[in-house]
Amino acid sequence: MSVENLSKDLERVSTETMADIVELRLREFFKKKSFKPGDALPKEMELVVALGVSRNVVREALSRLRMLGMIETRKKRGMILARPDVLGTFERVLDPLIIDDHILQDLFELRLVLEMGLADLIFLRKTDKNIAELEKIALDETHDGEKRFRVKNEIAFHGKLYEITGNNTLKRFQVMLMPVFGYVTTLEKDKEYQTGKVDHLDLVNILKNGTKEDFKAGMYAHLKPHFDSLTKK
Amino acid sequence: MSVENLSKDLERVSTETMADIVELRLREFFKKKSFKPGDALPKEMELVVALGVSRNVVREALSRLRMLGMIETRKKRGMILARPDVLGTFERVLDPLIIDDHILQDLFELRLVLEMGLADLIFLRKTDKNIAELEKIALDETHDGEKRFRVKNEIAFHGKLYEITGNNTLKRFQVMLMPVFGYVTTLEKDKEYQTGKVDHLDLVNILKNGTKEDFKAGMYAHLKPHFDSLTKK
DNA sequence: AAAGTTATTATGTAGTACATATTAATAATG
DNA sequence: CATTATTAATATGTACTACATAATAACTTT
Repeated sequence: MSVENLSKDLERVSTETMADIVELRLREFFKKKSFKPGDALPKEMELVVALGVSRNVVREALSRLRMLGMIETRKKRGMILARPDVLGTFERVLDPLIIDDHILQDLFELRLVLEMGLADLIFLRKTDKNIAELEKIALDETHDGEKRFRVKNEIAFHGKLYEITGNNTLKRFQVMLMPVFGYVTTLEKDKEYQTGKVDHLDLVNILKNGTKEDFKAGMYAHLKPHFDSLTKK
Repeated sequence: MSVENLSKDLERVSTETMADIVELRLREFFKKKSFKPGDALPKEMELVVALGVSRNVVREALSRLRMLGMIETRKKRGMILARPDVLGTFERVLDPLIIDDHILQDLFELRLVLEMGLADLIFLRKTDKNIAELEKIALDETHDGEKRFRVKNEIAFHGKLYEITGNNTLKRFQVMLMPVFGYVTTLEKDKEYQTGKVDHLDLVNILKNGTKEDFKAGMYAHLKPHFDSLTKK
């Protein structure tokens, strides 16, 4: 019998620790009881008794949930369910150095997808004020050849585009993906840096006078060097 | 002196626990020492001594990092740095019931942005086989009026679109955002459900014969009811 | 030299003890 | 009587000890 077949019949021995289990149980418990943010949760010792584990284990699980922002604890007052910061947890693990290369590539593509998809929101929420600020950024750009300046320009300009969408979560997402983007582009530093046919000022002018479709085409042209680096897989 | 001014001058007393601090310190330590996945980390007791805190505190911090997949621990062998599952941590907190309404709205828009931005990747990586599978899904759709069938169709079809991009992270992202999407759409259930002018089969045909621009226009038309629900803010 | 046994080691779990902050209850004071 | 001080009670935060357990290393035995 081959190993593959064996592992289908023999379930893997659980390596879960008590803390893992308790963490899961607490999650299920909160959901089952349909606790809402602000609701008071049971005391530590009540959980200890109910779950039949040591306070140590319960505290490890609670510590995890606290890290995620799912619960808040105050001395004496006990614990309450809180609203987790969905992106905050993401930031914690988004270190290019410890993420798998395939995932990094995926995230790189994700960024491109986002930028291409922004157009509709941008056109919905752009204002003369917004565009003026964007134009200022484009005009202020240093045309020094040094890479770090180019990167700085890119961040400022594209960051502003995200801002115009009025979607703060999207904006934070972009900030988080920046290091990934920077990392991946440095990986291909041997290649000659090619800017797209359309630069930032061109995009501003399209925003002013052009149509949404013009903008989408312009953005693609601007990002074309990056799209060209993608493979069919 | 107003409270606002006061809080600018008087720094808020830190409510951080030792576990919070140790967690941060460990993060910095790993980065500073530029540990790579697979590298062995110091023993618990060594950390206890170095940090000058109880083993309890160290274990709470380690438990958090273990939850994120940043470290793995084996008895006797000690701990090693691991590759965290970037999306896994996201999933943990993405419960529509405990997320703030504004964030939900942001995520809803994020989903629209993603769908609109997929076109370039789809056209890069679509194959006859892919399109045939997509067409099958579109053809199999039950045209029952019931909402749950419509939702099922939507998930299957759009999920397949993500799949065609060949970007697994993107695909997982979509799966994670599904509940959010479902939740937000049910919020507007009082409205008459309007399907876009372009349906799934239309999109398939565009994929077969049309241009990328046709597809983008088609996708927008398909999602138009959702876009119409957006406000200028 | 190979196989079996024992010792060692690092993590996992349990339990006790006490510090500390915050609320609740009580007493003191005008 | 109302308000302030004081005290008590309580739940979390931290420290420490003890032992279980699994994986490895060291050591015997044949």
